[in-house]
Amino acid sequence: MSRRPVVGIRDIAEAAGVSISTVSRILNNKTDGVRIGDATRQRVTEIAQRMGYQPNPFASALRSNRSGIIGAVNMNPGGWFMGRLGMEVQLAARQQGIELFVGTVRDRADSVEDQLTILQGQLFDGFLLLGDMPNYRDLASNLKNMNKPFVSVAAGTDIETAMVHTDEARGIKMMLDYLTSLGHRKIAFMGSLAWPLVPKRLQLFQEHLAAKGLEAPDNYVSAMDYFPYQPEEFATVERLHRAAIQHAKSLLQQANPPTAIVCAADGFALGALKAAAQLGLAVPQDVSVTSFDGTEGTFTCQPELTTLRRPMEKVATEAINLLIALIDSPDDPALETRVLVEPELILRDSCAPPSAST
Amino acid sequence: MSRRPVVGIRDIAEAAGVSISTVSRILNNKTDGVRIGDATRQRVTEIAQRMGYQPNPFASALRSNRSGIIGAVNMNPGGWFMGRLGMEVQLAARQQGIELFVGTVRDRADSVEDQLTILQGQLFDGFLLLGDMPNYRDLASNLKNMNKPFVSVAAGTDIETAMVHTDEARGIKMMLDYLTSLGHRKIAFMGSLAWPLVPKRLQLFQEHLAAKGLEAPDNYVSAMDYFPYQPEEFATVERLHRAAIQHAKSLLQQANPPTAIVCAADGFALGALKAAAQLGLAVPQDVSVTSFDGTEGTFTCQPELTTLRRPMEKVATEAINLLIALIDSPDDPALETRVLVEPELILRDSCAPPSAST
DNA sequence: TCGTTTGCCGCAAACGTTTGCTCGCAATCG
DNA sequence: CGATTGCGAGCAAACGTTTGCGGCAAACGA
Repeated sequence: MSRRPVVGIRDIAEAAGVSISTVSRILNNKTDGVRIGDATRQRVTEIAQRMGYQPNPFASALRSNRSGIIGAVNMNPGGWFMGRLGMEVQLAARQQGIELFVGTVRDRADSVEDQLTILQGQLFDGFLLLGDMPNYRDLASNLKNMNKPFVSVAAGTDIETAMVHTDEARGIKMMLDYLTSLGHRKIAFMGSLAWPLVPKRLQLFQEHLAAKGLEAPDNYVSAMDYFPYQPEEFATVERLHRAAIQHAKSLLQQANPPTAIVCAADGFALGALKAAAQLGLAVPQDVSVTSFDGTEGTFTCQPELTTLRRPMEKVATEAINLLIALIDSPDDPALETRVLVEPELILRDSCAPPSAST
Repeated sequence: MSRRPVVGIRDIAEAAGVSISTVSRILNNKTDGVRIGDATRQRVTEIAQRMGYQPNPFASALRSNRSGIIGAVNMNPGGWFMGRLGMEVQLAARQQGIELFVGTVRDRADSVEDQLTILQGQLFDGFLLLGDMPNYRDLASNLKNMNKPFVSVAAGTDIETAMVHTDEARGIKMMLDYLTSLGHRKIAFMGSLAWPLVPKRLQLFQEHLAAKGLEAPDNYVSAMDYFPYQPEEFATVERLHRAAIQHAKSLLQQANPPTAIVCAADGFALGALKAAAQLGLAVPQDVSVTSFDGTEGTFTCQPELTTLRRPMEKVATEAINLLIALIDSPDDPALETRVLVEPELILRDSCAPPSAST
């Protein structure tokens, strides 16, 4: 590798015949009370440009205590939803002129690895925590010990930090309104309770069902305990898929099976689809299926899934905006630090009225 | 946010009754010729631990010109394969005691955004470039102007930088061996040529077919021009999926249709599957389908796909190891800077011997 | 003509580390 | 008994910026 000599601010100053302070002020246009002539300004910018000057980020960060970049920790970047969300926050950050870098954290808050992540966090002006984990609260409190602001994204609402999340209560109401309007009254729920968001979704499901005078008996609630974030098996969707197929089958093979299955995430719904096919049941004629999240997996399948989509773009921009506000004025009491975005119900081909025979 | 006072190396030195140089040497155990007594060493480490000392990364990076973290640029973090690869490199890095952060780059090498990314790159000791893009060469040459080593990952072999990639020639041979051993002789190829890796795959496909005395006539090669990395529509798998369905249909609706379709990526294969279903053709009885990459989408579908998997874990660790070696000794002529990993052919349910009627 | 303002800019002190060199002391050697 | 060696540690100069403060002309007001 041929290293070309790196040009510093000193070189620019020399070439322009001014002091380095002047160069710094012009390039950052920090003219607080100090006045710089237009001619000088022009000359310096032009020279800096021509010589390809790039400020040393370490030096400027050291001095100003601002790195200008923010970090994100993604609990499951290989997952469909979280992977996409990670990308969206990046694009959103860039639209604000900020660069964002994403790291990963695993399910062991006390491990050396996590300590490392947290330590390196010092590099950033602020943090995004993407997704939820069982030990989320430990992690969050660790982060509080750093002097950096952070916001929790898509990690549920029962968390005391700054956060942005989807309004799931509202979403579930939309979904159940839709299913009941089709005529469904025997509606099952399927998902892994070990998956952080699922218990909350189940609870909301049951509450809204009750509000309609319906209920889901125990045999309509299929709660796996599969959890994809095991340290030794990180986000292996395959095992989840196999498990989902089994659970959907036992749901459908009952004496009095449900006419609709609400799946707690897209991955479960794909399992339900396959289970139905293996049992010779047609979706949506024999059973309707819906899912949460609305990732790409929901339209590459057959039939395409009706789903409650979490708008990742919206979540992402809200999160970035909140974090930036927090960085700029950490103690502003007027700042709304808890934001909810609306989900959208996408109607596709996996739902129909229940067949007359059931 | 309550900011707790941050403890510096100076505080440790004071508390231990030694100089800051001694503290620094002990904590980094850089004892190059300088000797430190065991008692002092113990005392200092213990105090640093107890006071929760965390070195200021900017200061140490500024001084030592090493940040201890490496960066990665992912061309398409929302995609199935690339998303997973991004996660794997992170885990691999962590296993080496290095923290890695991932950024995203878009398809416009001259844009302000990219300049930013590159600029911020100064923060890192080295770089991973994940994936391919049409203007890859521009980007890579930009990076060469920085004084940081980098390695290209999964970006093809026709690139002159350090790189790790899959041995696709070998993989395609395995796949065609398999299909012909089932009895297929009318084998089609489907994929978007705008997708960077695809032209190479098509070429290898044709070469290996020719080596078997077979050939794929033009009407067996369905080359879309869909490219998912448009600036305004980043990695929208949906449009690709719709296009793939159409192309697969026209492939299958010919007078003399192929008995097997080799799809240039998992996403195309999912389209082919749906096209077959819509035409009333059974997979694999009426037509066999294979794909490249072996991401999670290949087993959540029906039937599950036979695929040529790129082992992301292997690619990731190889890439990290190479990059670390490059950082440690940039000019070591003995270093093998081009590594190929073996793909694996995963046999599932989407292939069968051609039916007698065809 | 003499203050006083205004326009422009430079001096030099940080920021928190790392590291080449120097330095003192006790034990060992010749 | 002086000289060397081994051991343990501190001094102070970087690293490349940012920024508070002060200074020197020229223009301006009285």
